[in-house]
Amino acid sequence: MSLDAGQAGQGTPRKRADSVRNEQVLLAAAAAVFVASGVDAPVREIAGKAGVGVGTIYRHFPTRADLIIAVYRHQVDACAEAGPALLADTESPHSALGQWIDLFVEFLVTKHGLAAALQNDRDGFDALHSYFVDRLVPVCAHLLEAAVAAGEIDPDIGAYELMRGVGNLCAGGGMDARYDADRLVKLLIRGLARPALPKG
Amino acid sequence: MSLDAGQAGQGTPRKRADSVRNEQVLLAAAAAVFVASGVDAPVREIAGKAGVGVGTIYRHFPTRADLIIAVYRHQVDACAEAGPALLADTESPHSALGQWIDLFVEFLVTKHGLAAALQNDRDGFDALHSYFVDRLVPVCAHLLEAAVAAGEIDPDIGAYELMRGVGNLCAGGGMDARYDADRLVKLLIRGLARPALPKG
DNA sequence: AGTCAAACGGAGCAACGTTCCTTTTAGTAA
DNA sequence: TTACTAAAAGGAACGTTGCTCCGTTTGACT
Repeated sequence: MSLDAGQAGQGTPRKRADSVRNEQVLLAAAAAVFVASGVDAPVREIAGKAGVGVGTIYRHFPTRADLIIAVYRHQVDACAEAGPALLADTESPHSALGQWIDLFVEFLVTKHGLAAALQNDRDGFDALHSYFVDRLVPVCAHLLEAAVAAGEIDPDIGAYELMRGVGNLCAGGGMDARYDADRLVKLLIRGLARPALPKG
Repeated sequence: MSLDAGQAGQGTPRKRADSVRNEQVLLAAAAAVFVASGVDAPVREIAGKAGVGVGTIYRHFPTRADLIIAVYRHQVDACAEAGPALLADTESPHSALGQWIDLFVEFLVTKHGLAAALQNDRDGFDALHSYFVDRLVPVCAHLLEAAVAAGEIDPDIGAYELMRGVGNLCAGGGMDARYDADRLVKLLIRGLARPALPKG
């Protein structure tokens, strides 16, 4: 529980310059490799691209999940924050939910293998899984509750389950022209709607 | 294009006894290991369980996909054949489709990692993918067409896409009590239904 | 029995994740 | 400027995997 983050202390310097530099370099290299070869690219490839040894990667990011989280943290946060905004700006909560899910899908489908890694509870990926769950499920739950309160959907599904289902639909597929995750997700969201509900 | 399968020929014996025996042993061992450790259990584990060398596995089943297909062929065929039967026995084609998808889901969720392997186009798994697609997509297409013809659903989705979506929903999840693939699939099927279409 | 090709076994290779220990180096003090 | 030290780095090395390759075994037919 020390405050040793940053160089605030006046005693011994808590963080070396090369360390922070390497961390930045690693994040950039990982981001580049992830788009080129997917999130399960070999560790050595990332290390090579960053010009560091593999040990350096593991020191900064003990598990692959930590690295992935660090790379995508900003985008995940942006997605999470868009939820309440959407709910405030949109007439129908069900529509807001749909738009928010669209955002999530758009994020996922552009990251090779991210959705696949996400559904992988095993390995050391549970940290990744937990991060996404902790960050996004509450937002989804909020939208879901609003839609239920508005009587637009049945409360027969949980936020976790919905997010997970959407994630799964986005997994795989890759560059298969016959498979459009977005269309299936929209169908799923439609299936959520209360049957025969033109307006009330 | 020789007829050398079986021992029908009267010339040289086309198939050795130990070969056919080993093939049976391997299938049994693989089936056992698949339920215990999932479909991506190490090759050596299967070989060990069967009491043969790894070379023997690769001679009988050049790719892992071949082995998986051989193990589950019967069940996949049964599922495929159930399609027309269901359509004949059920009033509503949409209902028949739902029941058939249920069968498929039930099959998938009991096989650890099968659905995950299925959505993996890369690796050598395209043979597995192709087998399932070739065997089941036509059946699904048949049911889908019937439902469209009956005016129960919109023709805005292809059989391949639907099967793939269902498969993806069944992937992952594992033994997570919070995630029920079946419920999500049912929602998806419901989303397929024509929205508020009393008659035209 | 003798023959021989089919079938077998498993050592061996390459690629991967991960750890561990030696070497380098940034930051501080003399 | 030089000397010191702990943090950081680098990469060899280990265990595990999929898969191949070749010397050995063995079933089947003469």
